[in-house]
Amino acid sequence: MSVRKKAEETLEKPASLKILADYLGLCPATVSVVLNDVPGRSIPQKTRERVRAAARKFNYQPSLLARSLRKKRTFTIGVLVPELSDGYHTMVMSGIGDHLMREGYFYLSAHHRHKPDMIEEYPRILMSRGAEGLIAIDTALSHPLPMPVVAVAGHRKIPGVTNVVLDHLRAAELSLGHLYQLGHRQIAFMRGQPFSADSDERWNSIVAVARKLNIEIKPELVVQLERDLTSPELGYPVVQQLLQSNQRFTAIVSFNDIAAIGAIRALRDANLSVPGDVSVFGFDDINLSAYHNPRITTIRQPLRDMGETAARILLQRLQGFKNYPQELAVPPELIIRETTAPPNKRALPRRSRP
Amino acid sequence: MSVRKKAEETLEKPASLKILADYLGLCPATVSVVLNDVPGRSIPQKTRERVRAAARKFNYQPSLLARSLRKKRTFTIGVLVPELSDGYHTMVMSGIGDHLMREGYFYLSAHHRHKPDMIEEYPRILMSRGAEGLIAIDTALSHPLPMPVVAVAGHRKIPGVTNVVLDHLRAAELSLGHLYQLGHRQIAFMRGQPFSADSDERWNSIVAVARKLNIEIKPELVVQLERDLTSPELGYPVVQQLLQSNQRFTAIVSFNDIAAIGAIRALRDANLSVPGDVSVFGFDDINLSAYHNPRITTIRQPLRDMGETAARILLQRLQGFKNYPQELAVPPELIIRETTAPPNKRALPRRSRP
DNA sequence: TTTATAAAGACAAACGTTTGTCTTGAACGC
DNA sequence: GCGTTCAAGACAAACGTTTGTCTTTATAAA
Repeated sequence: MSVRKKAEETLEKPASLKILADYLGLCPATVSVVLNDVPGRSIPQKTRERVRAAARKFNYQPSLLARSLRKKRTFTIGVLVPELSDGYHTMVMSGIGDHLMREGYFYLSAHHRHKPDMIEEYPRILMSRGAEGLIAIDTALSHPLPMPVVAVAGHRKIPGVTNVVLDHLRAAELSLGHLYQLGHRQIAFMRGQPFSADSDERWNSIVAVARKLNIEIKPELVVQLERDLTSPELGYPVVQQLLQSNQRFTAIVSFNDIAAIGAIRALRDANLSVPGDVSVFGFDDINLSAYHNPRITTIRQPLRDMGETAARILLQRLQGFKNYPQELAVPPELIIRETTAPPNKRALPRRSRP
Repeated sequence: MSVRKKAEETLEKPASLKILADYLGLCPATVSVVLNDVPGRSIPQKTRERVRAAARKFNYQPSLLARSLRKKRTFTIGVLVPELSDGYHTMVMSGIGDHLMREGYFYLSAHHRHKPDMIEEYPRILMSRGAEGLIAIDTALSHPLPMPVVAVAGHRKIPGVTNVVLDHLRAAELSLGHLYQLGHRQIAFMRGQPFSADSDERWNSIVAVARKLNIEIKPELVVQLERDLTSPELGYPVVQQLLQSNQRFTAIVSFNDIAAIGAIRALRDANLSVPGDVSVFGFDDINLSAYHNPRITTIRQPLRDMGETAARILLQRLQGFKNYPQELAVPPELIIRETTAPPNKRALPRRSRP
């Protein structure tokens, strides 16, 4: 019965302020004043009670649309993301969502699949739908926007855009340092797709750290990811190609964990063992990395934190905080697991086992 | 320079209809009429051009807030989801997003982490924010709502709620049929968490099909998932527990692929081989299942399709289509990979290998 | 020259709020 | 008895659109 009752209650469309006012014999403004506890208005306690009781009775829900129009605040922000069905993005979104909802904000999200015209168009639409600010995840913005913007994993310096990024230099130090310590010198690298915002930054950091460690980066040991995939298939063909070129290498630094899984599969299909013959180093530390077989050595990005941070900064900016940073770097973490080991001395391109 | 130009253009806040009208020496209504191509209004072509030119010049973007208020249409729907950082949910959302955006709708999403008060509260809030309808993914709604609702993986029959579900009976036929054909008779089962909407339905289907096939379901071979996790850790402890109970079984039917990965890890840690000693059957066919080592045999849910279907039905209902189905079942697909094989004849609880 | 017709666009109301100002009584001080 | 003050709430404007109706002016028909 209680459920049934509730059902009925909830079924009626919310009443407007005007309906309430008519019922109470008051004017809408007064009702609004009471319900919002506007200070500096003298309304007797008795009337206040009456109004509140009526609001409950009619299941009054203010129209946030109308309120937004009037107050010019929507408490809504836009979230722009390349792809919804992707672990990286959604982990960041999860952090964003947590913080926003905690603060009473909601968000409209849109995905663009890296199509430039969508990246151009969506911010406008989101704004016309009332977004007060924008969080862009892994999205290559090209110019300033007439609202506060925080970019997660964005690297271009754009006026009005705060970049929340991983400290890629530190990440490269951790990954290359680890491989170097194990004894690896012949290292193959995977460069991220051109449309992925982190690609260049991550590559530049690797180059810089490699130089510092005196690790040579051989162009023939560098493969470039091209496809727009979020499955391990991403890393498979490029490693196959690497193997076919018959180059010598003892380790691969993958662009991310997903691609690392594909890489491992390609090595395995070529009868090479990981990490016996080739070490594989991932990036991101997605949920599954710890459960892959073998467990993947990787760099952990605090994705959820990055999302929360992005949301926090955006909200601060909305509250008028002017002195916001242009860039905020969060520290990566080295997670050593089972895909890295000292190099096999007779390391070789292929057919290491019969 | 072109970029710079664009930047400046885009930087100004959009002008209102009134500003435009003043500039043109017209009244706002007329401008609106032109910009919306309202039929049955006589405005000379010359004026129309003038108006459109001005709109471009001022980068006019109508306020959808104001428009929504006036037209009582927001073209926004709400999406309710337990968790953003989860492959299942986001794959469905991806399908939803695709369809909605194709049709010019946007969506507000909210996640509730299975907290009943949030599940109760968010639909209201979303509605007061203008959502015209709701899509609830894997969310246990308890009563009708004053707007059209489509539930993905919802099973309670609630007036006004359309359920988009997998055909679980068919799924059970595929999975148990496959194991049966391979020769398995001693099968362990994992039941989903009580808060997961599919759990009961899936279990009931398994029970029904097992009876039909004459497979005995031994209570001591049934373990229950409890934790609210989206990592393989979900399946690890329950399988450990199963192993410790020293029961005999040759296969495990996992609640999903994620838990299957944890299960495989637990078996491996107990020195059992998959599928040599124990076959493992997953569910969902997430991206990684094909790349796990060994590749996981599973049931594919067409998640993206389910999302698209949900969105399509909701939009139809918003357009006034009354004769909508109360339930719509989509067919699963059997994906045979490497984690299932004929049972090891000396099958046993543990220590099958020294 | 009048009258009917149509073109071009102005006007006003409405959507549901919020907020600054104004009105009405009543109570109070003197 | 009269002005002053205050409580209680009404009023109106505004947010930026849309849409039905009304007005003005020009044109064509009679």
